[in-house]
Amino acid sequence: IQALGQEAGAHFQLPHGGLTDPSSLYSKASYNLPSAPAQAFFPFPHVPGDYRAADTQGGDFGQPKHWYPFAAPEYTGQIPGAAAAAQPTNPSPPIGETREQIGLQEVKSERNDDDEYSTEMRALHAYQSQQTPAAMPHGVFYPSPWNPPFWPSITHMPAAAADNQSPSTSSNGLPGAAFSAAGGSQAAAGPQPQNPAGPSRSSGSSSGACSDSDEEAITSEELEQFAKQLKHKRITLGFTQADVGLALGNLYGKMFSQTTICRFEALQLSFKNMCKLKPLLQRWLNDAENSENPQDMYKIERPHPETRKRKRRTCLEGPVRSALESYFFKSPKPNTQQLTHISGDLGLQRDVVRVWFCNRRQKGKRLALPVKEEEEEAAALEQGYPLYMCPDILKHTGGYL
DNA sequence: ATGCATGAGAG
DNA sequence: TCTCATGCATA
Repeated sequence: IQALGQEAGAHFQLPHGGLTDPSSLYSKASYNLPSAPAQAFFPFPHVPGDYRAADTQGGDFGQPKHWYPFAAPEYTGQIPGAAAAAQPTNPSPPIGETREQIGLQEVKSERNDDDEYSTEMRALHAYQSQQTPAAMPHGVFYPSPWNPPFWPSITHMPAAAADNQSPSTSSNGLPGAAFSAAGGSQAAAGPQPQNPAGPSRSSGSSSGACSDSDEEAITSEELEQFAKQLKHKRITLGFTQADVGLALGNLYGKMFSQTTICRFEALQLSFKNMCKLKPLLQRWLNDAENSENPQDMYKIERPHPETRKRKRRTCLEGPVRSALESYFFKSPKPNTQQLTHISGDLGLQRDVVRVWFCNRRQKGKRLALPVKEEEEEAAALEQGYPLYMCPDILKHTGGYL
């Protein structure tokens, strides 16, 4: 890591070469978009040429399935907790996510019924919506792929230091806090003044604090470092991603799914979101490490899965996805008319197409892009697409990775 | 790990 | 309607 020191403003953020853990290393591609505000992201009007052949298959489309509104009989909600509850001992270190998987499996008997089931625990979230503890750098780059160049730069050594840092108050009165002691970085649950002002700072200074305790702005390197650290320690302690999500709920009142924890570790959340979650996870990590009884960390108390219907997930087939990608590169933000056209062309429901585009756009804003994506971007670049559509790395390396 | 979906906010 | 945070369901 240190290797990357060169931050310098740079225009140089390389893919970190030296990370120890290959697994989590995707070459993180950050897009670069000069400070453009989010929306500006894909300004381009459709590029005429189509992006790599894809169009071809205009014809085939898989059949989208329509979902039936009928509610499905319930379905045993998966109870993540249960799985975890099983037995926590952390003795077994490297057990990846196994435990949870085991636990969850049978639960779903899904498919047969046609309809949906699904839980709805949104209520949970509701309340928390905005108490974000962390303040993130003011809007600024948050929009898209944050390109490092704009980030506050890294000057301070993140990672390592981070871990045990300030144990401030840990014990909040959180429910279930089995061990409140150790405290972690405080910020966690407490709402914090966060996000001060507006988009002011973009330039280098570090004003924006992402919060964790100190107000220094968090850099992408720090986040990456922390994410790796979290994953490593989490595994060492014997926790699954689901456990962590549950623990956050039990200990600090805000629960998260395995998905979110996974994305955090994989840097697949937006920069802003990463900043927001970091304090909480940091705190959990501290607590977990200092707890003599890590198992207590996750006593599952899961809100019951209230059944609720959810549209059945549409499964888009390869050719259809390709076609969508193709359309996406031509026009990332299709207007109503285009949307209708696309859906008609591919035989998909308009809403499915709309959601697909929303998700695709969102995907492009993640902190780290999966390799596959990069390749696509690279391809796009070769096709003459605007640079801002491509990961930074490409720019720095001229496209050669 | 990731694709498709939901819902709160903001325009 | 879009963005964004988030998660169910599944590969």
